[in-house]
Amino acid sequence: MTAVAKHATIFDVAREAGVSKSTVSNVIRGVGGVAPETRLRVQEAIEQLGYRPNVLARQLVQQRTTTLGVVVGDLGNPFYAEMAKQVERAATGRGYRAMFCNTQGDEEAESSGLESLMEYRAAGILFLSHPTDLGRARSVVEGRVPAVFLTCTADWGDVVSGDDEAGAELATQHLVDIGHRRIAYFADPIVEDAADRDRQTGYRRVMQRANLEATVFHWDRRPGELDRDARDKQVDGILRNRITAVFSSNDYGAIELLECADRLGVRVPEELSIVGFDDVVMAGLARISLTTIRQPKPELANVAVEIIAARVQGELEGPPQRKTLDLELVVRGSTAPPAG
Amino acid sequence: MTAVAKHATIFDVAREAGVSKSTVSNVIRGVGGVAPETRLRVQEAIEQLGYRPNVLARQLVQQRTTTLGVVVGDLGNPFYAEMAKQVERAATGRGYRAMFCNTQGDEEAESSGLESLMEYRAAGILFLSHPTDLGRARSVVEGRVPAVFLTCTADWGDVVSGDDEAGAELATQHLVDIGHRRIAYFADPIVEDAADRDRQTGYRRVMQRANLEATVFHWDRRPGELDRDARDKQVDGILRNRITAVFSSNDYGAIELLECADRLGVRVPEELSIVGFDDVVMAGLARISLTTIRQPKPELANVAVEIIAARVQGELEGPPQRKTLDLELVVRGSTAPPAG
DNA sequence: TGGGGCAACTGGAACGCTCCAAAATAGCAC
DNA sequence: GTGCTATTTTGGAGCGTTCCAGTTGCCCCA
Repeated sequence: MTAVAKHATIFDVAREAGVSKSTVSNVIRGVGGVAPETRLRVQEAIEQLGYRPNVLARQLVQQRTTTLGVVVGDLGNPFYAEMAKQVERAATGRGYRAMFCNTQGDEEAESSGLESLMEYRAAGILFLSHPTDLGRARSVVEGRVPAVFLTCTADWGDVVSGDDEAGAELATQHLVDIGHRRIAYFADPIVEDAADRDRQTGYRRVMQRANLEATVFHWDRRPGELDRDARDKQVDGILRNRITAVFSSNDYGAIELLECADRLGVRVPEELSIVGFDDVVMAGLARISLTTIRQPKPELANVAVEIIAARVQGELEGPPQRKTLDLELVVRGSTAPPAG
Repeated sequence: MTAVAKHATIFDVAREAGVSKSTVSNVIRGVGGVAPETRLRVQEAIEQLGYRPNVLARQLVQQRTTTLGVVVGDLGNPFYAEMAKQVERAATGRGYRAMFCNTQGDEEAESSGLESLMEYRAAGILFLSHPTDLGRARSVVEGRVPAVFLTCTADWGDVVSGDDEAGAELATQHLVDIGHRRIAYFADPIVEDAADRDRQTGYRRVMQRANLEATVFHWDRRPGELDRDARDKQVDGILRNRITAVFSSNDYGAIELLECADRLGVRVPEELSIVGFDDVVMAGLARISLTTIRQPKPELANVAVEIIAARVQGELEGPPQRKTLDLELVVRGSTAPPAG
């Protein structure tokens, strides 16, 4: 016993308006060659019946969809939530519909989600987070539909991201400029991917240029899996190292750091300066006030969707493109000159 | 010049395996009556060709989809982002695919998004935020596919939400219990909907029971449209009213309040206690430490999807259901006994 | 009066699948 | 062999569109 939704078909409209299905089709597609009064009659019939063309049937015959598959690691993470929203906006603006697939970092979920998107004949796939199993993702997608990596990287498919290296230089240089000498880099607490590497490279370059020693730390494990004490101990050890400033690979980690510092009684920014990366909404709260590198989220999403649309349309061909957008330093209250 | 994705069809598989399309269909649908070695041959052909059944074609002939339309006001808002994630999870777990539609509170976007979802023949519509134009939404959806209102209300369609009244009582009672007498209620800064009303009712009931005077405030306008000074002035005026505690209709507003207090030099919780509603991730940050009412997000999403699935399957019929889940008080650092 | 030309309209094939009724094959007892 | 049943396989209709190749009807001009 299935509840059948009653949707009028093009034939219902045709009957109601006393024309053939083809004429109705011409009206809804807005093609010419329909007499004005006929058009009107058809439109009235459509209105009357509450007719909505069946996208499935249309896309089946047209052999193309306007569905954009979006693979995202964690829709609940503020940065990805904001990006997802922007991607949805950009897609809708271009006549596409975004279909999200939240993987939660799970390989199985990622793979089955991706396959499902392919079954829906998504016109393209947009990776919003680094795929957990890049090879598997590749084998499912590559050669079938265009893929764009937004805010992450891969050796196949187009890549759109902020200029991670330059951004990291901005962040590190800021710390150097206000007088810090012992500056550490904290790697991404969640995944280690190309963005992380590039940010680290930028950090190292500035440190080298300033003739300072680079120090890179990794969280022991994923934050959720690590208890507070263990994390605090780790950070405590780091601080004993006489570090006065930390550049975190992203805001998520920076806020973790902030919380550790609070618990350890280390005052920010008096005793420890912290710079993040991404500029999530939280970073702007007065109580957090995190100095960070702003990602131009709407622009990133726009460019990514633009590229994928161009690929779908066949307007863009050839080898993977790499589009890099400029980043901006946002100075807030988590950085200050060192005490000494 | 359109880039055509090459997808194998059921006929390609049939030819490759030397059987008819029907047999292939039987294999992919897992129905019985296929000889083991035939099944194997077909599976190999599927593997070899990288065949994925076309969901559009299947759903067209089956006259039902597994697409769940989800209308959400702001995917970037942490509360909705978390809810969206949970809805996606719940839907996927039940074999549905969530299709999100971010309206940003715009009537036009909401209406066209809804119509688009109907064109995709969504099996049901889930409203994650109160529709901006409820009447229009109703005319597009009602009678065609089931609708569920999650975390919001309507006089048609099923409703799933936390027990807003009881939650508000919990929050207000907490303030009364720790000694507050002059407790104000701050209405939702964004939209005034049923949830807001119920929370206000719960607040009023506790105040009355405790023989205290109820005071309800509204933000002048949407936060984004109001400059800080105006907001601060408003809050300042309120505090001059000798209010010692505020219960905000949601965390968003509570955090706004917190920031105002910070700017005005009002210490929280010493001079002003604040309670929120929702328990967004931010509320748990040590620096925010907001006492709030926790919404059981995964459970809410599960129940909502369960109901909509039951409606779709025809297992649930009749008048709109109303499902209310229990809420829980989470005491953090933003509340304390009043100074006096 | 007979076409020619043009705009308006129409029927049919196709898209890739499901599902059913019917056909083919296999198995088995006589 | 034959007949009968059970298992396996198959062709065809149909889902709601698009799009193309016609067909129709009308006006105008020779």
